[in-house]
Amino acid sequence: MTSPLDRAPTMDDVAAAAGVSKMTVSRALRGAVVAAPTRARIMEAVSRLGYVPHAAAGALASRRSGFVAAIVPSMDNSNFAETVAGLEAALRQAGLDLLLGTTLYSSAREEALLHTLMRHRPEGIVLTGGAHSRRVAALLGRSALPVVETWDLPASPIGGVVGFSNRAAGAAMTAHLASIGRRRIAFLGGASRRDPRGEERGRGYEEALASAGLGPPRLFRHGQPPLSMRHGAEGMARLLERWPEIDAVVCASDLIAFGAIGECQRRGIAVPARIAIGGFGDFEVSRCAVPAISTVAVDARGIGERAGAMLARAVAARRRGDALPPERIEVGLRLVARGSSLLSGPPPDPAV
Amino acid sequence: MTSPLDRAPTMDDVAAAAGVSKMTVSRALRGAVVAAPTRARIMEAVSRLGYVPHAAAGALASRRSGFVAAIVPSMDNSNFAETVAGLEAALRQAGLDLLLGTTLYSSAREEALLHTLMRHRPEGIVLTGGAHSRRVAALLGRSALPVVETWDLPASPIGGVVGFSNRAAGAAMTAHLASIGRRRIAFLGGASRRDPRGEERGRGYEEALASAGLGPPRLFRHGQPPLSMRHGAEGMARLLERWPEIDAVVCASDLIAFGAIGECQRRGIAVPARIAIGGFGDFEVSRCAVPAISTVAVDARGIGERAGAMLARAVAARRRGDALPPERIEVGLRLVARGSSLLSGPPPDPAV
DNA sequence: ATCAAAAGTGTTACCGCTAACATGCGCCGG
DNA sequence: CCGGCGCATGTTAGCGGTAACACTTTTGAT
Repeated sequence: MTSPLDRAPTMDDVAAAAGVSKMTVSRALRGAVVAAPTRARIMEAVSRLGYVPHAAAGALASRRSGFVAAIVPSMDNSNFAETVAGLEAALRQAGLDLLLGTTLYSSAREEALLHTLMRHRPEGIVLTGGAHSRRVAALLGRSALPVVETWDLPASPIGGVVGFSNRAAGAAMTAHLASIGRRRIAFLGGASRRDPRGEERGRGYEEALASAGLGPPRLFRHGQPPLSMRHGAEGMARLLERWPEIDAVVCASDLIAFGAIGECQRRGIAVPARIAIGGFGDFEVSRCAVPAISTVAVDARGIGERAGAMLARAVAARRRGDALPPERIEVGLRLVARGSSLLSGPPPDPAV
Repeated sequence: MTSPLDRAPTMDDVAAAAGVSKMTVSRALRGAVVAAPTRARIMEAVSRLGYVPHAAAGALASRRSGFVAAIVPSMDNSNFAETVAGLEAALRQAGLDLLLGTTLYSSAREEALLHTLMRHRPEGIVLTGGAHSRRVAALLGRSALPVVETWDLPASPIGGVVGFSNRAAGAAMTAHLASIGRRRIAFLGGASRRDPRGEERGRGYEEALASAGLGPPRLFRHGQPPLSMRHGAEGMARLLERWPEIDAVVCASDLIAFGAIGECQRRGIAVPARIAIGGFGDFEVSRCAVPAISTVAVDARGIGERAGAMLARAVAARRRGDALPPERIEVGLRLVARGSSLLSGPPPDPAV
């Protein structure tokens, strides 16, 4: 019977309780070769004492923090929240802990955050997007850490990539709206340069418009990221003032599309009869809204899972001493046509 | 000119470069008394070498990890995402790092997660809700760590509390619907015992119904948490089969309410004329939907900020050696009546 | 039976930083 | 001109683990 300690038990306490050396305890807990009876004695002592390994001590001695840092723009946006959930699941499976930070779409914050996170000596880093400040790129280059960029296909990636072409996404929705006969198609996105992915979708819109021969773009920017439904409603109001003739709108995200549709409904503008609307991201609200919102679907959770798995592989390789060649996964986009861009289908909904 | 190192610079490297001892560097970086010229030399060396302190080594030596662990059910739900954002902001200001984990509403996962997080020796813990398994409570009690429970008002809290009465929230919405003349009010929530806060809101509904003398409850449970819009649509469909006579529905969350309204719209049931609907949480979708959704608003971000500040105070006290008496903050609830429970206001929207 | 290889465990020396105490120095009043 | 005080900095000894190697006992092939 051991007397209770006034401090948290250490590995030495466990070793003493099990009648072995500290090193054997260490091996047993990390799954190295230890004779079965010895291991059993150790495990019994661990649970009897309530021993919890001290991660910082282990990290210091082994030079392996077991951390992976992830930097996302925001968690309020359900898209990134799903990516983080996927990441967390994939990393947990690989025995890595997730250290999370949000930039709120500010690259100054991204840089400060990276510094803070680096103090914990992460073994890998997940970034959102492919555009980073020079200093961030330099810091990452110097650190020689495995990096995975997500939600984009950077022209010259730092390391691995799990993403898609935001330009293609914007173009796909534009082409879809053209294919159902719309000719005066507008784009509604954010006002700021802080969201490069939204900007790219706008560029895809312009390209698709040009290649369909649909005249000069009607591109309207409103609101600072994180863009939400409110910006969609406000932006739609302004858009209608400026170009009352429009018959379709490509929105930078489903949230914007939802707000835009709401504004149309308040003004008595029929969607999709008079104006068809499409979004991006396949948020749940798009499936459940009336009318349901057409979107370009992207597997947000899958991006997180794949990025996590990719980074886990790179971390494992680095621990072995070899460096994996950077992988690049392009995840698919899927155009999902729903009520907001389709006249057919279920009968029109009665007034609410 | 120092030659570049093949490893990350340590405090010793900085000390050598600045011509002082390691200890002086340590003091300078942590803001202790150091002569101004000495400090300047050190800072110059730090930035020239690109030195980043090693958090694990510091934690080991000082016995202060600088971590606070937070456990939330899910991040996909924008409510908790906002709480986490507030928490992150408050903790960052206090120089504490956030270590985040999600339980997915499973108490087995909560326990496993807590063990994983404990390896990092957090200096404080934020929990969501007030119901925890016996083992979780025991583990926390043994650790003697500052704890803050959020989103609830536990009868016998473990430590600090920043929350509100979910029962009162459910009752408030029920009373509101009764006050606009509804007499056959149903409740739509989740099927599982895994979401104690949702359950509590249902209990508040039952109590308010009884005290208004509105007959036996019509309480319908559908779906496993995390509950989302889809569950609202499906649940509403079943609810209408079972009790076609209802004239109002209290939903366990705004997401459910949104799904339920969509289902009504698809069936040609006028909201609020024939059925009034109310939710909980004041999600952004509620403000932007048509009709806008009545809700019981709670300041999710504020809960995070206050919990973070409260925990930061407790951690600071613990570092000084004294233990603060547990604080308890009850955050306000605000009933926001919108279109989904009001016939007056803007003219009815035309069919979409 | 014999020896090499393998299996199991112990010993030693750190990982990078900070608490606690020690030291040296300038400044003050008596 | 000295003792003592306070400030600025240095020294020592860990914090709680793990890598690397040493050592002893099996084990298996010859």
